[in-house]
Amino acid sequence: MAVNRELIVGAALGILDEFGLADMSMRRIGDALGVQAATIYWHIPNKQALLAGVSDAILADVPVPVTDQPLAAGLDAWARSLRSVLLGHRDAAEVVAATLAVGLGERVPDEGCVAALRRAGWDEVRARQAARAALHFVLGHVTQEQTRRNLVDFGVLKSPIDVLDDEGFTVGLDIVVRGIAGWSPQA
Amino acid sequence: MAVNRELIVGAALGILDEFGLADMSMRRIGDALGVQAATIYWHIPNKQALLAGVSDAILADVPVPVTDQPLAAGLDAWARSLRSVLLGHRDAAEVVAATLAVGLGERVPDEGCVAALRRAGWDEVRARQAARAALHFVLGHVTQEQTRRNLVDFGVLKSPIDVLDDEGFTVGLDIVVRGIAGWSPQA
DNA sequence: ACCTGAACACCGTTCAAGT
DNA sequence: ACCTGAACACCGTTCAAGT
Repeated sequence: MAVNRELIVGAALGILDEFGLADMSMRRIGDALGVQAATIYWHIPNKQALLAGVSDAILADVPVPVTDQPLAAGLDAWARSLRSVLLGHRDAAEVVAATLAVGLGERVPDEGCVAALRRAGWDEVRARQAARAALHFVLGHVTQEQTRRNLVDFGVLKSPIDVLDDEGFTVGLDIVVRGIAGWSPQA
Repeated sequence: MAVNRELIVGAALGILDEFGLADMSMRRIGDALGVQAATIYWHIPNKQALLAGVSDAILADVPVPVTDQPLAAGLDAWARSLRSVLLGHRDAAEVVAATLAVGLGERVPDEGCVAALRRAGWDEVRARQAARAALHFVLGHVTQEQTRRNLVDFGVLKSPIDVLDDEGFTVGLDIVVRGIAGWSPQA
C-alpha cells in the first residue's frame, strides 16, 4: 500500500487530533492506512519511536524566536508560541513530555529558549537549566489544560472557562520570566 | 483473604517501589495479596482511584511547613521536601502528576505552598496560580530524574551523576522562588 | 523490499456464580 | 459481604510465510 515513515507519523497525528492519545494504537494507525499493525514495525522500530516522530511533527510548527529582543520579551514569546502549538493538537503536551523524558525526538522544545538565554550572556549549563525550568512549567500547565479538556469531552466534568487557563498561564509565566530575567548572567 | 482498601493500596505501593509503575497491574497487585484481580474491584472502583490512593499515601510523608518563616525560605523548604519524598518512591512524580491532572486524590501536593503564600499576604487565586507554577516545576523535574533513573536500571542509558540533578533542581527552584518572592502581594 | 496472518504475553474491567 | 472463574475487548511486539 506504499506506506512509509512519513505517512505513518501523519496517520498517527491524525488519530491523536481526532480521538486522543488513548486511541492512538498501532492497530488503529494500521486501519487508517489500510495496513496491518505489524507492517508499521517494518518502518519504525517501536511505539516510543513513533511517538517521538509525532512529537517532532508537532514541534515543527513552533516559530523560530526573534533575535533582537530583550530577554524577558523573548522568553515570553517563546513560551506563548509553544503553548499555542501544543494546544493545537489533542494531548500534545503529554506526547512531547513523554518523548522528552526518554531523550528521543530530533527537536528539543526548549532550544529556542536556550538560544535566547545564550544571546543574553548566559553560559551553556545555566541556560539549559533555566530553559528546562521554564519548559517544565509550560508542559505541566498545558498537560493540565488538555487533561481537563478531555474529561470535559468525556462528560465527567463541567466545561471550565478557558479564560481562567489563560490567566493562570500568564501569572505562572510571569513568575518564571521574572525569576530568570532577575538573575545576573552567571550568578 | 481479609483484603481491604488499605492493604490493596499498600501492596500497590510496594510493587511501585520494587518494580515501577509499568508493573503495577491489577493482576500483579492481586498476586501480591493472594487474591484475584477482580477482587480489587469490590474495594476500589477502578485503577485511577487506586492510583489516587497510592498518590495520597506517598504525599502523606510531606512534612507540614514551618509557619514563621520568610516566604522565600518557606517555598524553598516546601519544594525540597516534596522532591525528597517523591524521590523515595519509584515513578512517584508520574503517579502524583497523573492523579493531580484528573482531579482525584485527597491530598493536593501544593496546599502547603498555597498556605505559605497566603500567610505572606497573597490572595487565594494568585496564591493557587503561583503555587501551581512551582508544583509544575517540581513534578516536571522529578519526573525527568525518575524516568532517566529507570532507563539506567534498564541498561539503555549510562548512569548520570546525581549531583547534576541536584544542581539543576536548585537553579530552577531558585528561579521560581525569586520570581514569586519578587512579586508584590496583589500585582 | 514490503506486507500478512497468526500468535505470544499481557492489559483493565465485568459479572454470574460460589461461599 | 466478599471472592473466584471466566470471559470481553483490547494492547505492543514478533516472526514465519507470502508476494
